[in-house]
Amino acid sequence: MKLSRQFPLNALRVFEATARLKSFTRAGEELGMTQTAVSYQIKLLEDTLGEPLFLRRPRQVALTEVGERLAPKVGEAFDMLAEALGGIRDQSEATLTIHTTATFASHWLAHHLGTFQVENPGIAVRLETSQSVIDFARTEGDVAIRSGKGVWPGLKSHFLMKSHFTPMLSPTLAATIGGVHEPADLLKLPIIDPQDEWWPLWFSRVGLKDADFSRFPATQYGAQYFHAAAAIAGQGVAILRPEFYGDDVALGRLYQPFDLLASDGSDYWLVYPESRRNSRKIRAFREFMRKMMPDFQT
Amino acid sequence: MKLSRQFPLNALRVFEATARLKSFTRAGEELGMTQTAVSYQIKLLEDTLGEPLFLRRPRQVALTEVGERLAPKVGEAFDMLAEALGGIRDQSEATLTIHTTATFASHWLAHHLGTFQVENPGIAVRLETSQSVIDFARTEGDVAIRSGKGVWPGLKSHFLMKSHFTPMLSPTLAATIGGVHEPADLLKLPIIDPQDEWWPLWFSRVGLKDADFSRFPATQYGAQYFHAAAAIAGQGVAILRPEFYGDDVALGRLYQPFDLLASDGSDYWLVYPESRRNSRKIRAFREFMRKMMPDFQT
DNA sequence: TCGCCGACATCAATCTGGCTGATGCTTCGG
DNA sequence: CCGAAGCATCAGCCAGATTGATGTCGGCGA
Repeated sequence: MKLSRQFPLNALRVFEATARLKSFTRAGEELGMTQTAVSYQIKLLEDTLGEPLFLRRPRQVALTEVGERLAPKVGEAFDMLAEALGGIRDQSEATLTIHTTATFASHWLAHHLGTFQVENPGIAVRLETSQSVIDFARTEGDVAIRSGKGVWPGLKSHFLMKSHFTPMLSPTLAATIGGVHEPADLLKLPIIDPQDEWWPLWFSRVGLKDADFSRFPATQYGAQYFHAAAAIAGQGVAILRPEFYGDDVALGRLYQPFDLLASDGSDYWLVYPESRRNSRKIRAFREFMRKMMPDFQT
Repeated sequence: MKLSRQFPLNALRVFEATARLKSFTRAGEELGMTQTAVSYQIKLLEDTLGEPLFLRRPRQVALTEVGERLAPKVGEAFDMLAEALGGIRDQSEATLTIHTTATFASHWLAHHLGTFQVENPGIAVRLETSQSVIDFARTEGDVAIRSGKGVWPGLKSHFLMKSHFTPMLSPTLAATIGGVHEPADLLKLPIIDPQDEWWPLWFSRVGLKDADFSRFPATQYGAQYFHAAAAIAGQGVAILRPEFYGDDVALGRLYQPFDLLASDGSDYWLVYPESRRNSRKIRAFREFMRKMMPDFQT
């Protein structure tokens, strides 16, 4: 006997309950179905096995010898399944895997994740950083924090905060040209990652629509995280999200010459698969972010 | 997680195969269903658990951590179920329980059952004798041999042999009245169980329709088996099935004065629940009886 | 002894979960 | 750049599962 597709597995569950309760009627109650349905399933199972499992006695049913032998093993197997499935829930709730950018991880999560952990001692957090947006269908992960437009098919997204940017450089570098007084002054200095599309966006906001970046040597740092490091090191001017570098500005390691911020329309979002919105750990993280982000949107 | 009625058990079986084969398509082949159906069942299970179980990678799927933990336990549980269900077949085929009358058991089965056992060494036989016709729905038993008209609802019946009867007595008793020469002579002797309805049936066959049995003391032996014993002991005349007492006649313990046999229309039948006609042990016994009984009818 | 009650079987009708076939999407290999 | 492999999606269909009503049987109490 192998459990081929046509074997009535559901009938086994009904049998288990019935054997335990010694009653079709009560088994039906426990399973939330009618006595008729129980009778049908038991008969189906008996026909499949070719052996009667119950003796229909007045007032109650009794197991046949065959049924008597079968019942404990079936019960044990179902216990095992129930335990395995229950364990899934426990264990899977125990670890929250967050995918995000290195920048967001180091500048925001690093400072606030401790609060989440204190509030949710049962949940371990695993951070995964990557450049590209992950596909939940092919990479393990529970939630992601990404910049974008907030629309991803199949994913639920919550607005976290605007994504602004503005040029930053080290105070030392600014001093080499007698200080930065107007936007055009920046063009006297090396531009870090001049191919970054944020540059024309920002310069057009300050009225310099046709600034030419082609004369700068191309650089490709990849993550913004490295732009910042280069700027702090005095390598040139980087265009950065000021929200993330307040500390460096306060410490005098970076200097933000202009208050004006530009945006490319990509904001920060918390995203996760629509289908998993009710997972406990995801709910916990969502509520945490709601508290931490003043502009959080459902 | 308890295995409530709405939990998709079938999806677990699909999951087990898929986890083993690492492929929706091949799992579908093994289970005899389409890849579409596998996809549906896996998604159903994932939605129920609220956890992805597979990572959809190009060329093949891979288990998530959750799936990786779940798979072996589910596999083990299904192995246990398969073993239990397989064992049922083995064990239930190993014992054949026959319900019959004491008379048939002692006079026919006792002499022939050995042949069946030799031909079917794997099948143990258990005999149960009782006066009334058993109800397979409330008493354990595989087959029954009973006299009757051959029509029982829900039961398959095979004709075995006619049920005749004729008076018998001990030779010694016959000698006390100078021998039994004509049917009326019997009425000079004590009649065993005069209330047995076979008596008027037999006497009317020999032309004595109005024989009066009321003057005999009533006796109630129950089984025919005891009538015979009483007759052999010389207690009186019994009306018996000659098929069963050939040995006693040959040994001179019983004497059958007349060849004429009567019948009440009740014949011997082999019966068993229609639904179990394909059970191996029942098939084996049916074929055995077919060989042994010249008039066996399907 | 009669009649009611509890429990399972049966029946007819309904409904829905699961399956299929077609199609689309993505990736890999040539 | 195209074809093959593999999974997802969609719409439609059907058999099996479920239900409510009813039938049957045996036990129990008055």
